[in-house]
Amino acid sequence: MTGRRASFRTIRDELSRRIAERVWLPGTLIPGEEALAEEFGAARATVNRALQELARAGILERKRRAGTRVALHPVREARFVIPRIRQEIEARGSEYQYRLLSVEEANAPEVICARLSLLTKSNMLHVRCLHLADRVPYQFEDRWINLNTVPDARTADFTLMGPNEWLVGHAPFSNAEFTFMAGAASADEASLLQIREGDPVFIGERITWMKGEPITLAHLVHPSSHRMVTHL
Amino acid sequence: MTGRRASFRTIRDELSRRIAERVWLPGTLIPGEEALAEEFGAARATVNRALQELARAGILERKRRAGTRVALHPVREARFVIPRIRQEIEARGSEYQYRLLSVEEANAPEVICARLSLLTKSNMLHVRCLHLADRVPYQFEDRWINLNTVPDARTADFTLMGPNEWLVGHAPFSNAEFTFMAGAASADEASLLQIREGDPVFIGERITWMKGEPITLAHLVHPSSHRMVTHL
DNA sequence: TATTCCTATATGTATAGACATAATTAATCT
DNA sequence: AGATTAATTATGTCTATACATATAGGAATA
Repeated sequence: MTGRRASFRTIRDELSRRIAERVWLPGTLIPGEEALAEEFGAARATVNRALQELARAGILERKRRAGTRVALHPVREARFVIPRIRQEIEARGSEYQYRLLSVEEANAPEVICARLSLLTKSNMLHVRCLHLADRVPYQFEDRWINLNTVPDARTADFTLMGPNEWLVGHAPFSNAEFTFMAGAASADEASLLQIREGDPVFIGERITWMKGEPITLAHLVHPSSHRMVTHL
Repeated sequence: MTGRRASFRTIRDELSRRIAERVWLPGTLIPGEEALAEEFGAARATVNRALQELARAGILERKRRAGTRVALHPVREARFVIPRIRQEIEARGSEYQYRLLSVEEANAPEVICARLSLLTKSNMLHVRCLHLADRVPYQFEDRWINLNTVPDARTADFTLMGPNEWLVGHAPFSNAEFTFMAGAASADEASLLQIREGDPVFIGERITWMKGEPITLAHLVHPSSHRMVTHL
C-alpha cells in the first residue's frame, strides 16, 4: 500500500468525511459491514469498530437486519468537564483560596428536600463556603449533604478542604444532575462575591446520587464575569 | 458462572463496581488483561474492550508496558445536547413560534471578527430574530454568518425558518465552541424578551467552524427563567 | 383484512492467534 | 557514572471464524 494499512481510524475518518461532505445524505442507507470490509480491504470486525464509534457519536443509526443509515436528526452532543473548583482555578494560572463560612447540622427546608426527592425533613449538613482566585471571590458554594447516606460528613473538617473535595474522596456518585441558569444576586451573595445586590450571577446547581440515594445538593454562584466554555 | 457468559458489559460493570466501591483505590495498578481474562473466563480481546470503555470514560488510565491503573483525578465529563431551539421548545410541550427581526449584509464589527479569528473586516450576514414558546419570548438570537464560507446564506429566506435550522441543512460544521454566561439585559434585549432592562439573562454563545473556516457566531439570550439541565 | 409465525439477514459479540507499538528495565558501551 | 542500545512486557489493533440476536418482510393462517 502507498500509506498505512486500513485501520479502524482510517475507516472511521473516511466514513465521517463522506457524511460531512454530504456524499451520503442524512437518511441514506450505507453499505453493510461486509461490503465496507471488502472496499477497505479490512476485516468485518474492524469496520464494525469504526461504525460503532460513529453510531456512538450520533452521526450513524444502526439497527439489526435493517442496516446502518446516516442519522436524520443527528443529536449532536457536546461534553463539558465537571468542574473541580481548585483545578479550574489553578488551570487558569490563578492562586486558589478557600474560606469556610458556616457548617451546621439542620433539617433541610422544604425546597431542598423536594429537589432531592426526599419526603421527610431529613437531617442534613449545611455547608457554606467561598472559593477565591487570586484573592478575588470566584464562587460562593451553598451545599446540603445528606447525613443518612454520608454520615461521615458529620465529623469531616471543612476548614481546610471544600466539601466537594472531601466528597470526591469519600462518597462516589453514580448519577448527577447539572442545572445552569442566570439569576440576580441576593444581598448575602452580593456582599460575599463583592458585587452589588441584584447584579446578574451565573448559577450552577449540582445534585448527586449513589444508587438512587441522594448524596448532596450544591448551589454554586459565580459573578457574571464567569464563562463556562466547552468545545465539540 | 451462575448467570450468563462473561460479556464485555459484565466485565466492564464489575470493574466499574470495584472502583466505585473502592475495592481498587485511585492510583491502584489493576491486574493485566491476561489475568483479568483468566479471572472472568473470557478472551483478552473481551477484557480489552471493557477496559477501553472505562478508560474512555476517564475512570481508568492505561499505558503500554506500564499497565492499567485507577485514575487518580478522574476527569468526569457530562454531556449536554446541543440545543435545537424548535425541538427544545416542542419537547416541553409548548408551541414554537418564530419572528424574524432583521437581516442585513454588513461588515462585522471588530469584536465579532476577533471572536471568529478573522483579521479583515469580512463581509457577513447579520440576522436578528426571536424564538417564542407559547407566544412568550424564549430566546433572542443575534447571529453573524460568514458569507465567504457560506455564500448561499445571502439568498436564503429567513422569514419562515431560523438561521440555525437553515444552517443545519446547508453548512455542516466540524468544530464548535460553546460559551455560557450570565449578563444583564440591554434595553433592546429587555423589550424583545419582555423583561426589564438590567434583569439577569442567560446567554449562550456558539461559534462553528468547518475545517478551520469560521461559519457563524450566534449570540443567544434567554430570560433568567431559563434552565439548562443535563444528566450524567 | 388482519394476525401470527417464520426465516433471511445485518448487526452484535466472543475468541484464538498474530503482530504492532510504546515504554520500562536491563545490558552494553564510552 | 552517563549515554546508548537492546530486551521485555502490557496494551493496541487486526484477522478469521463462529455463533447470538433483533427484526424486516414475506408466508401462512384465521
